Amino acid sequence: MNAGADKFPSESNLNERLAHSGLRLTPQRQQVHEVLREKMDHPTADQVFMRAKSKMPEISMATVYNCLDALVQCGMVRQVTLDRGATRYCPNMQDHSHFYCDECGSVYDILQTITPEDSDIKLPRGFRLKNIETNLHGLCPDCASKAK
Amino acid sequence: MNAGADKFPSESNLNERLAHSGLRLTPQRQQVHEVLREKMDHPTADQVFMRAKSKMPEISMATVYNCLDALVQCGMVRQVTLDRGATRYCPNMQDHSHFYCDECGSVYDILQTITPEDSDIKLPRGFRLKNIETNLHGLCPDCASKAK
DNA sequence: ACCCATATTTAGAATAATTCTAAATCTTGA
DNA sequence: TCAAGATTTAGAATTATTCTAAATATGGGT
Ligand SMILES: [Mn+2]
Ligand SMILES: [Mn+2]
Ligand SMILES: [Zn+2]
Ligand SMILES: [Zn+2]
Repeated sequence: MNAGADKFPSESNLNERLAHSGLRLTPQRQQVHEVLREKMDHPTADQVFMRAKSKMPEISMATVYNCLDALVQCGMVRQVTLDRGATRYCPNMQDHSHFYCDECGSVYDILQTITPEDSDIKLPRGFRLKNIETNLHGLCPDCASKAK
Repeated sequence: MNAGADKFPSESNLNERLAHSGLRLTPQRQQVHEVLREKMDHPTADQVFMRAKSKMPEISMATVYNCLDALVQCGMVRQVTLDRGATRYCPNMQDHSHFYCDECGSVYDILQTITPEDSDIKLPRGFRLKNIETNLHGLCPDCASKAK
């Protein structure tokens, strides 16, 4: 029983996490999660839709949005908003920050980040801090060399 | 000559900065800048449009976007993208970060931030870092007390 | 002051991104 | 087996942003 489970080491985890947020594990949520993990980049909802559709042709755009929201809500995916234009989704739940190239719009994971602790940020009374998002802006290697 | 210049201490600066980026000072750019500074909040382009329109009824939405882009480009306004939905604009050019309430969507300036220096972030070869954007996520005092 | 080249503004259309709606389908637990 | 509730679906609707092409404004050189 449970054959192939080790092919997708994160799947049991996915179920647990969804359940923890009162959400069910569905084939669509699994699929969306899977296409995100297959290619660890930062696709838009539309790109996720196209990838998921190629494996599950009946899936709809609304469902992709629903699934992405569910996965974000239960902490399996991060939502990344770096500019005007479509929101991106990041399946890497390690602590990391994002480098955004203001020139070409590409996004890179940077495996360093600032945690609520080592930032000595003091918030006014009453605020409850959940997490810190750090976005690095600048030029990617390609654009930097072209800019010269 | 130059009567009233001290009423708008930032205006000469605005002209200089626009010029520095090869942009002209126009009544519309002045107006957009002014409505942003009058109320130091984080309005969407649409809200800026409505405020500017009340003082300059002929201004168009396309112009508001153009002006906001010009002001961002020359460093007089910051673009703030915190979630899906409309981009916000911040006229406070002091170093600061943004607190975003994930519950109600309100935005607060937090007068502390992480600079490229005091972050010991090391980027892979070739990246050129321009600035670090820090977004604090959590609950605002109102929502935190309701959540209890 | 007049002219030109260029920058900017404008309304509206077009596109892109996201949300909503209501009906169909699935799941779970009595 | 049944009912309640969750989820998915297609498509319409809404919202946000960008594009287009024509009109207007501006600044520099005469
Ligand atoms: Mn990432
Ligand atoms: Mn601000
Ligand atoms: Zn680049
Ligand atoms: Zn709130």
